[in-house]
Amino acid sequence: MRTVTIADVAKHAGVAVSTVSYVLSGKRAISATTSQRVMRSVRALGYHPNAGARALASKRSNVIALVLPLRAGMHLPVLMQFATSVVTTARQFDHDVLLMTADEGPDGLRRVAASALVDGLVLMDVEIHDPRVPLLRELGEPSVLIGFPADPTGLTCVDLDFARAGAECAEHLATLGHRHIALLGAPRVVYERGTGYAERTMEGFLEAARGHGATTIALPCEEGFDEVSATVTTLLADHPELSGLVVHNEAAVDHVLGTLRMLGRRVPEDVSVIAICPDDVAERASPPLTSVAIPAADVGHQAVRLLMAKLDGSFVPDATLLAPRLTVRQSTGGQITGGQSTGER
Amino acid sequence: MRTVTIADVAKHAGVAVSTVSYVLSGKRAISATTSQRVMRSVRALGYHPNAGARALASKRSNVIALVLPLRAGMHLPVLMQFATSVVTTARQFDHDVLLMTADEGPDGLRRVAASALVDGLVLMDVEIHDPRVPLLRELGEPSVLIGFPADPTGLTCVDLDFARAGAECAEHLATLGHRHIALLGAPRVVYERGTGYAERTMEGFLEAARGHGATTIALPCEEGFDEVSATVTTLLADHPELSGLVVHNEAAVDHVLGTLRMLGRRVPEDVSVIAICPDDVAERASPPLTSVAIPAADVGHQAVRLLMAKLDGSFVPDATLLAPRLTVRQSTGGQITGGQSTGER
DNA sequence: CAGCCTCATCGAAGCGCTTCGACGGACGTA
DNA sequence: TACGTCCGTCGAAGCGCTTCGATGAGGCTG
Repeated sequence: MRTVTIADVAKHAGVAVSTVSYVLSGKRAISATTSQRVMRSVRALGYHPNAGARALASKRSNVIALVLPLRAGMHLPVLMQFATSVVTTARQFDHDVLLMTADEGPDGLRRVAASALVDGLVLMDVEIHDPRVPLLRELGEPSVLIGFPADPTGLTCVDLDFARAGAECAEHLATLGHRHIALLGAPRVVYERGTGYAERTMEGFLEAARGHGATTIALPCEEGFDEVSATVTTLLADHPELSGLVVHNEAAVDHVLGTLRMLGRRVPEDVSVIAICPDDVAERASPPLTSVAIPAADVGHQAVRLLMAKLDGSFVPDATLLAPRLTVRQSTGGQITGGQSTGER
Repeated sequence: MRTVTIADVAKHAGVAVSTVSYVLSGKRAISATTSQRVMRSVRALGYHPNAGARALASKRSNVIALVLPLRAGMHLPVLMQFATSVVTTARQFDHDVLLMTADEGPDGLRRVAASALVDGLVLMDVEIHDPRVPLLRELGEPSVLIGFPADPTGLTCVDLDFARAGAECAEHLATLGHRHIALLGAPRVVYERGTGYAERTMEGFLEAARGHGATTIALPCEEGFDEVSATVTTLLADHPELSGLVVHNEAAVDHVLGTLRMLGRRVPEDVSVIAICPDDVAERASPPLTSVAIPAADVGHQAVRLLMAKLDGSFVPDATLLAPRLTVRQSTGGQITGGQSTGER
């Protein structure tokens, strides 16, 4: 069963090769009758254009690269959600996705760009001082970053507005009357690396809390049960007045709840808890958590949309910040304003 | 900055285009001096072969497809580990990886195969009655499956030996003197779908336990805290003699431990717990869990290795089962043989 | 020293597709 | 009726690479 070429289709339909090409691409007007005849032949023969030949002739591979980081402290499920949404969206634009890990380093990007394997790049989890950023500028390959480097000028970046997310958490708690609130963040390494989103969340949280006159504490938080447990226990012992907790660390969410359960602190009666995590994590927790969603699918979708626009030569904004969405579930409740915290015993 | 072609390299080195090609591919003997001259030019000009042209001329794209399932009950982190190990290994063989989701369906596979976009396929999480399997047979595209369908003849399959994994868990507990042991498995949907590994684990567990004269229970297990908690609580209430628990459900592991803590059952003094999960999950738990590792990286690596062998025309075995590795940590301990369970109160 | 190999290199023919310029016929206009 | 337009289609020239057969220069052999 030799593979079917465009020449086979042309012969079968009784037209020129170029006509078939134009029918398929729509780049020139072809009469309805011819068009139909060609399409019938395409189906009859089960024709699929050869990707290599197409890429060679058109200088477009219809493939985009997705570059994943793979660093410590990354939350794998979220990465995976990003990835699948990128693939799905790319397919809607008739593109495929080449998966790359950042551990090939700059040469990897260079190789892929120079060999014309891909038409553009989506880079995930970009850090404040990301070594890939200068290279990207140098290559001039169309690209979209998920996350924000220190200097995003001339690049196209998308991300959840983490500062706003942190702020909304603080505001939600403040509105419920909580005066003493804390943020449990990502593992320490994430901050040390300068991973923008963790810091921006914290800043947004602190600023908003301050604006509402609440006292605040913000701590990094490791991911093992014992570590989380120790952190939470100490935190509550040192600050008995605490009545609101924001957890921006998906792996730690369940452990925080477990620890509170262990300590006999009821949620939300004694402590209100709000998480910044994917919805499914929040829904599956006990009690279901009030949360700000990490819209992995949206971000992935937007990233691809923007990249496609760039490939079309359209103008796209430098920065796209997705507005956070807070969903109230059963882990946050009111607090007697100005009164003493019921969290004290 | 026009892109550098093989002709540029040839001119720069003062040789024919074909000579450059042969130097790069090693398919014909080229003298050392010429070879060096060419390589110098390649580096000087920063030459990278055009992927499309190469694919067109050689009928090999040097790209393999990785097809992910994306079904309910899948454990995303493990998928991600597979994926990255596939990418890393593929790169070692000078191949790239195209990421596909199964939701494009059979047509997706057909398209990719027919368009010569990829040289071969790695399919993850194959089920007993997987619709992709017959298609694969039809396409005749080189492929490797991760997981085992009902009839694996003529295919190449890799997976952890889950039956053995289940058996080792039972044996470990039996050896420690536990006479009454239970398995908490995957969510119900996973069994209903006929996802081989879940059933094979259970069968291996049951058979080995029986062989050691232990009484057994095996239950599916959902992933939310409340559901896990209810399941475990009921299980222990109904079977107070239970002293050993095998958990084959990564998302539930922490919840099981949390529930035991809540019930006042100490691990391992009152109940021994053994998990089938990635090592990092086991290590981070409290206490660190005795576990059989899910060797995601190994499986991914083997899958690619096998695929590359097939692409080279080498013979490869139909089935490759990876031997499970049990690591004893702090969650399993001895039981007074024949005596009454300390799990009873 | 003719004849034959071998080794290193070259030239040219595709691989299957896109795209550009050309061309013929139908139609409208003068 | 003659001419200019426009529409739909065709043919051919690449795109950058691999690969096959050919070629020429040495080195052996008898």
